[in-house]
Amino acid sequence: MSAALKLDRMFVALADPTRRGVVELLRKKPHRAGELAEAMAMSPPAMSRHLRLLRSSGLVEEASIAEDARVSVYRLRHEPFVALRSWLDDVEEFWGGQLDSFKAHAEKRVREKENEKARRKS
Amino acid sequence: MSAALKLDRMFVALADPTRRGVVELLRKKPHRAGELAEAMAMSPPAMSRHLRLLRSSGLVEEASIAEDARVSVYRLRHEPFVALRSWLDDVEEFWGGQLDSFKAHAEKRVREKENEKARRKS
DNA sequence: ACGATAGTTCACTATTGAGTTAACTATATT
DNA sequence: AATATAGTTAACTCAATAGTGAACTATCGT
Repeated sequence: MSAALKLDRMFVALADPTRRGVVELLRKKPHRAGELAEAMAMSPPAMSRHLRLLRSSGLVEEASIAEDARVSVYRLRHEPFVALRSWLDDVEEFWGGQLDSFKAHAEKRVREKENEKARRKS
Repeated sequence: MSAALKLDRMFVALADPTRRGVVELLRKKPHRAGELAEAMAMSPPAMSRHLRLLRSSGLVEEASIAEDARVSVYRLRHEPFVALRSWLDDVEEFWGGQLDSFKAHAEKRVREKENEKARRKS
């Protein structure tokens, strides 16, 4: 079960509040290492270690920027989140009664998002 | 944001392989503390501490068994998993293009489960 | 009442993990 | 060429966590 191993590293990565914060920042847009260090009120070395862990857990990836070879941006990878969702699906089968409760949930979310979008347009 | 706090404790709880194993056992059916200790090849005190953490993180709850007041069973609570799913939904909005990718995913899962059920019946 | 059983709390050890500053590498700028 | 900038690695400290065995509490069976 290499999936279990990956999930393990993922949960470890997400267990730290700093790294969770980084994920929430990257959720909005890619950021540079220095920006993340500053945003998290933390020395560059400390952030560097967090980023290494996030990279090795597969949650984020580094992408170089053409202009300046010294800097690169970090951004989220989506594959691990898909894996996490699958695991969640499995766990939630525990509540067998509501087999498709997650389907209902998804539909509700989609409706919410569509309403939001409509609201923004007006 | 007390939600963030709860999520934090949840991720910490799930970051440990032993506790993840416990969750996967409880996913099938409620278990007693002793059973869990044995299943995870671990001394009762160690398991007791894990269970305390799982309880305080809200992932599991203890339910007493009428017959014998010494024993109780642990079982999953579903509310924290709902919270985790919500967080996942938020993060995955990052891939804005596939706004309802999770809806598609959910529908696929439901189809899979229905196929499984049908297969078992035959 | 006595011993066995289920589980937790206590005291302790060892490892892991996060943070710091200082030193280093590599690229940019002037 | 000299200096500044972006980021990582190195060496270290401190706190938190997981594990152990021993002692304790509460309940059950005889």
